[in-house]
Amino acid sequence: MDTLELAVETVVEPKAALNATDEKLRVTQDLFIRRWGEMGATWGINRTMAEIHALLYIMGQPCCTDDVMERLNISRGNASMSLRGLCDWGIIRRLHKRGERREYFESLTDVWEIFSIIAAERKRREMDPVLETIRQCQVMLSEATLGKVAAKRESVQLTRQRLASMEEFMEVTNKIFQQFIGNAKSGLTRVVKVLLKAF
Amino acid sequence: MDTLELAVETVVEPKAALNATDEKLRVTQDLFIRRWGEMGATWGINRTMAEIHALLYIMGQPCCTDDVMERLNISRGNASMSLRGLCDWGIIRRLHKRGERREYFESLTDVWEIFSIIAAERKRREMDPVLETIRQCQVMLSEATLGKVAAKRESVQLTRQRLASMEEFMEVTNKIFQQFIGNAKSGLTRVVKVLLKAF
DNA sequence: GGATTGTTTCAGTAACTACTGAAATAGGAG
DNA sequence: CTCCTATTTCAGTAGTTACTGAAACAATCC
Repeated sequence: MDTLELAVETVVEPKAALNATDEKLRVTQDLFIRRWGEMGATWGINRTMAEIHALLYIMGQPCCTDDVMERLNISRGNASMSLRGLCDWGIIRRLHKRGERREYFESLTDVWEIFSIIAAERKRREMDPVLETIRQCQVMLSEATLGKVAAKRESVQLTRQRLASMEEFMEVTNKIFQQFIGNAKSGLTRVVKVLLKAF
Repeated sequence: MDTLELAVETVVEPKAALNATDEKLRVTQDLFIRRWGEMGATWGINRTMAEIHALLYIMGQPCCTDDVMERLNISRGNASMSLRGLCDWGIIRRLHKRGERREYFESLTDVWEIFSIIAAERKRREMDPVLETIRQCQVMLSEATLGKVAAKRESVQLTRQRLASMEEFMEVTNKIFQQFIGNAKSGLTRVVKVLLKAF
């Protein structure tokens, strides 16, 4: 089965020209997909998941499991698990076509929305626990816990100071993330405009 | 050899109280180190490297290879490679102590500087190539390449539009990164202040 | 020079992650 | 209900990455 069959059918042009164009379109998309996959891999999303997302995003058309399997040359199991994973993240959606038995998937279209979903999740999973831990560490080294004399020791002071710097940094970063997340779609361009105007 | 020996010697307090405090300090630092390592792992830096960096940062004191090995329970080889890796990143520095044979390592102290170094490197390694690819893809689907008729096809138009959205997003993100990187240390708080004031 | 101390490299291996393919499951159609 | 098709699960495995420990190397001292 040809993945591009559908696209081919909807077009009204001489056959020869069409196939050449399809070929070029496919090559271009594949290039994008591959690069996107590589990037994903270094950002903690695995290559295949990133590639599937890239595929759905760049096609702009709903695809079913078999489309994905064939286009990326992966097994059914892998496709199924990765698609579910992407749905869990919330950056692709399931889609039932009327009268069709099988399920289709499509990517969110708004890039800002996609990234703010990812950012929100990563903040929650990775930054929040660290901030939590830093605060806990500070309590563990507070005067209340150690007593006045011990809390004054140079090594303790040093560690507390480092913890404080890191906390400040993470709080600010968190706030930036929050802006990013909170303003997605609607007003995100505001963040950007403000930033770019200021410099 | 006790890693905290040095710290113990510089303090003027009753022995018993000291040891208890040392113990608590160590436990606290270990907690921070572990969490930091976990975070690093999900951000593409491996756990051990992140832990070593956390150790050097939180101690605030230069440590030698043996200190690191003992404190984190890792092999000499691993310590050596990871320390070199961190030096390559530029977020820790080698340090020769006068009259000492072995080398010591210390972390940069400015958190903003640390993160802007990391951000710069990741932008260069991971975002720039993607932007490059997107532009290349757009050329591959341009009128000049495909011809007027083919370039007008719906599927081609759709892909081009998706590429354009992604490019816009990445360009803006890149600029934000650039700000982050360019203003580190000196004027970074400016970025932050502007952002926070605007909302 | 040799002895001593510290550092790097690297082959081998352990630990982990991603993937496959087949079997189990789900659910609509007749 | 059975049949058929689509989907999920999962045990086994391939592929990858991280780590160790020992050997090679480098540098300093006597």
